[in-house]
Amino acid sequence: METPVLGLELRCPHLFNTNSRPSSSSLSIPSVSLRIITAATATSSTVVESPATVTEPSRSKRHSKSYLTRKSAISEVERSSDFLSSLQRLGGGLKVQDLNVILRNFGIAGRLQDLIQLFDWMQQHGKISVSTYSSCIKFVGAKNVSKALEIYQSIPDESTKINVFICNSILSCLVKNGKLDSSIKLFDQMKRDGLKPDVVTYNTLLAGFIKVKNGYTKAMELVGELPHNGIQMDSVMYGTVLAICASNGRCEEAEGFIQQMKVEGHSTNIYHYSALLNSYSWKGDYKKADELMNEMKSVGLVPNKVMMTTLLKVYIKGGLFDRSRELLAELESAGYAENEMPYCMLMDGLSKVGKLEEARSIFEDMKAKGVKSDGFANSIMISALCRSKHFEEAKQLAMDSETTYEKCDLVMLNTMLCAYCRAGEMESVMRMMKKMDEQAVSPDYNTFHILIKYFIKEKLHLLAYQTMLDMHSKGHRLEEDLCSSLIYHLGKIRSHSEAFTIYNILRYSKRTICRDLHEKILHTLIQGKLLKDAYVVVKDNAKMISQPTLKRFGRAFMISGNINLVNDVLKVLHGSGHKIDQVQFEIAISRYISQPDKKELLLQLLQWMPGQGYVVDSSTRNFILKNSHLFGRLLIAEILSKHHITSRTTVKYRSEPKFRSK
DNA sequence: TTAGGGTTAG
Repeated sequence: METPVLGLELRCPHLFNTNSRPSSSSLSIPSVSLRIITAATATSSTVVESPATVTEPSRSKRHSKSYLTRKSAISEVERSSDFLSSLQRLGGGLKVQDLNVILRNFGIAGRLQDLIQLFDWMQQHGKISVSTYSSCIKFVGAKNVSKALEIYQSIPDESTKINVFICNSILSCLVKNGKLDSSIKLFDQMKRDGLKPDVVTYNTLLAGFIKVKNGYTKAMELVGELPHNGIQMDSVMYGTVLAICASNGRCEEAEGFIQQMKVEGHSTNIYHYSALLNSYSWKGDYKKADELMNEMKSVGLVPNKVMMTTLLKVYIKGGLFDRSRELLAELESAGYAENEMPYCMLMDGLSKVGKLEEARSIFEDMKAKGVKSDGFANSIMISALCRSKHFEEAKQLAMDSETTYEKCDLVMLNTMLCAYCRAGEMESVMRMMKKMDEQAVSPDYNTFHILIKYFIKEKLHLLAYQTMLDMHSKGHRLEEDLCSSLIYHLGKIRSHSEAFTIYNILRYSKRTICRDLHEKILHTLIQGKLLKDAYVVVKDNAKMISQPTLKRFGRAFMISGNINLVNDVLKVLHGSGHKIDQVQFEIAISRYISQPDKKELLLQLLQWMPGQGYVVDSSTRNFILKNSHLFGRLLIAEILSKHHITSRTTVKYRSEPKFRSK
C-alpha cells in the first residue's frame, strides 16, 4: 500500500490498518484439540497455547522471568549455527507458540530445510498446534506444493484436517501454484468431511479465478454458495470479485458489485477502484475511466502507481496515444516508472495498431533513461518486429536478449523462438529448444505451434508430425488450420497413415471440423490404398463429401478394397444418396466371379440391386450367365429376371462409358 | 493467533 494521506487515514482508518479485520472475519480462537498433541505426556500441560504470545507481551506489565527466558531461548535457537542441537537443549522449556514463532521466522527468512526439521521435531515431541500446521503449509507450499499436501495428508486427527485455518492454508497454496482445479476438488472433499468454510475460504478460492480465462461464470457459482453457508461478502471479497469481473471484461457486472457493496455499507478502497478501472480497459473506455478517477479523488483517495498504470492501460486500449505519452511522463515524474511495465504496455499497444516506429522510439527512450528491465521490453519489441515482418532485426534483438538476460520465462523463450523460426535460423531454434530443456521449462501451446509451423515451412514434415503428436499427448488442443496443412503435406510425401492419425486426433477431439478436411483425408487415403480407413471416413461423413470424391472412393474400393466389405460399401454409398454407377457394379461383380467362394456375396448384391433401382447392364449380365454354373444356374436366372422386369418398369439408369478394371 | 484482494508480454 502506498503511503496514506493523513486526512483519509482519519476518515477511513480500516483502510490503512493492516491488522484490523472486518467483523465477519474476527474469528474465535479455535480450541486446540488435545488429540493433536500426539505425545501428550508429562509436558502436555505446557503445550496448550495461551492467548498471550511471546511476540506481543503485555506492555503494561514487566516481563516475567519465564517470558524473558523463553524469549532468549527463541533467539538462541534461531541464531544457532546448529539449531537442532540448541533445540534439543532448550526446546523443553519452550511452549508451542514459542516454537511457532521460530517456525514462522524460519519461513520468513526462507530457511525451508530448517523449518521442516523444526516441524518434525515438534511432531516428535508432541508440541504442535493448528497454527503449526497452518504456517508450515503456508511456507512449505510456497516452494513445494506436493510437500505441503503431504504434510496436510499426514495430519492424524480427522477434526484437525477440517480445521478452517489449516484448510484455508492448503487451499491457498494450491491456488497460488495455479492448481485451481485440485483446490476445488480438495475443497469439495473437505466439505464432505465436515469443513465449515468461512469468508476466507471462499475468497481464497475466488482469487484463483482472477487469472483464469472465462473464470467469471465458475466464480459466480461459488459466490452463489455463500448464502447457503451463512456467509456475507466482505470488503476483501468484493475486491476479489471485482478483479474477476475486470479480468473477464465484465464492466457492467463490476459496476453492479460496487453499487451492491455501497448499499451494504462497505466503503470502497483503492483496490475496488483499481479493479473497476481495469474492467474499463477491455474496451478502452477512457470516458468512464476519467469519471472514475474523478470520483475516486473526490472521496479523498489518491491514485497510486497501480492505479495510474491501469489508467495508462485504458488510454492505450482506447487508442489515446498522445494522452498515453503524457500520462507516462506523469508516471515518470511521480517515480512510478522506475521499471519497464508502463513502457512495455505502451510499446505493445503502439505496435499492435501498426505504429512500429513509435513503439521503437519508446523502447529506445526507455533504454536511454536506464529503466530497469527484466527482458520484457526486449520481448515485446521482438514480437513487434516479427509482427511487422522485420525478421532479421527481430533475430538480432533476440540474440542480444539471450546474452543480456540470464533468466527468461516461457513467453520470452517463445518470442525468441518465434523470431528465430521466422528468420530461418535453424541453429538458434535448436539452441532455444535445448535451453528450454535445460531450464526445465515445459513447452506450452504456443511453443508447439511455433515449432510445427516452422518444421512445415522447412519441409521437415515428419518432424512436424512427431511434434504434433507430442503436443497432443501433452493435452493441448490441435488447431485445425495447422492440422489441415500438415495433413496435406503428409499426403504429398506419401505418409498417408500419419496424415490419417492427425485427422483422427482432430476428428475425435469432440468438435465439428471443416467439411473440406474429410474430403482431403479421403483423397490421401485412397492414394495410399488405405481403403478400410477411407471406408470409415465415408461411413461417418458421407453427407459432407462431394459426389465426384465418393465416386472415386467407390471405384477404388471396388478395385482393391477388402472383398468382404464390397457390399457394405455399396450400401453405404447408396444410403448417403450417392448414385452408384454401372462401372462400380461391373467391377464388383467381376471380382466376385473371379472368387467363386464369395458366391453368397454376389447373390446378395444381385438381390439387393433391383429394390434400389439398380440393374446390371447387358454385358455384365452376359458375363454372369457365362459363369452361372459356379453359382447355380436356376438361382441366377431367377434373380436376373427380376433385373429384367425392373429395367422395363423403372427409368433405366444411364450407363456410364465403359470402364474395365485391370 | 494461524488464512484472503488490484496492474504488464504471448
